Amino acid sequence: MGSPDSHPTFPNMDSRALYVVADHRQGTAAGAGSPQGHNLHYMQVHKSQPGSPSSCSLLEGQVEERCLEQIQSLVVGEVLRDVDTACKMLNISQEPLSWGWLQVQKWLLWIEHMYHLPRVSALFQGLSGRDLCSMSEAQFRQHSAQFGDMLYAHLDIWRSAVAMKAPCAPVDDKPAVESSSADIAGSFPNQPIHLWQFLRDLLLRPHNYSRCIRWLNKEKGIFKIEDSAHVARLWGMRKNRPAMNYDKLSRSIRQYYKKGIIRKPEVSRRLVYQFVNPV
DNA sequence: GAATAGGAGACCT
DNA sequence: AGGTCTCCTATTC
Repeated sequence: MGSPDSHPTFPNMDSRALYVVADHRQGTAAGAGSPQGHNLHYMQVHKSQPGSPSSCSLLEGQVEERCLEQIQSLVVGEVLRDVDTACKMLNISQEPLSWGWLQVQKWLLWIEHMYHLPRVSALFQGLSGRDLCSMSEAQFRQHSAQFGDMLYAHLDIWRSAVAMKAPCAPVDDKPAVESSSADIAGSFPNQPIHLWQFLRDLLLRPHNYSRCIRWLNKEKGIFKIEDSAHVARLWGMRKNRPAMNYDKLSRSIRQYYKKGIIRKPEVSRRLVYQFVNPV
């Protein structure tokens, strides 16, 4: 610790700029008015060049450098958490180079869902992860003039975060408080996941999913599905069932009534369910 | 009209 | 065999 060299860097990125993908998943009121309907934002944090005219004192430069490194660490942690979540939900590997065309399509569908994009996955059909990784930003734009640059940046950040994770010590040094099933699912990427686990994983990540499913009373395990179609689509993506809908998903939930895993709360309300054994 | 409830058969691991 | 998925009818909100 302490040595500036020990801080992570973005190997795949332009050394002068740290691109931060900041989505406004909470509080989208402002973004709702954007003509494209997406709310992905890029922010460039420029490091001042050594000896550049704008550089002030050495101390100021060091403080700025340290600030940037701290921001970078925070961003990497955040990106890694998002990568982890996406991989669990989609049942794909973290390494885009290993993706087949199906995994690429899943990833693109994911980005569509997360950022409310129109269908972009159809524009990248038949491409493997390796194809995607070898494409330039211009090539991304050839596939999608509107969102190519965003997708390129997204993949770049994803790969950079994953690349930095590999040689370093585990990022997640927190005790596993609320991630038992999520970690189990993530540790065995090809292991089938139960619907109740999937729902709980979504509920445990309110930052990402509170708009489609959220706790009404976490202690009692009562939750509400806010966007039934969205939750069903996510479940369908996870299980490779493109025809999944809320009708079928809810039927599967109802199978849990007999098994004592999920039930309707005492006061039954539409789209509200309760885990029999709360987290 | 959408959600709820549950039967029944198919499918997959 | 267990855990859905799919399709279905009937009922409730």
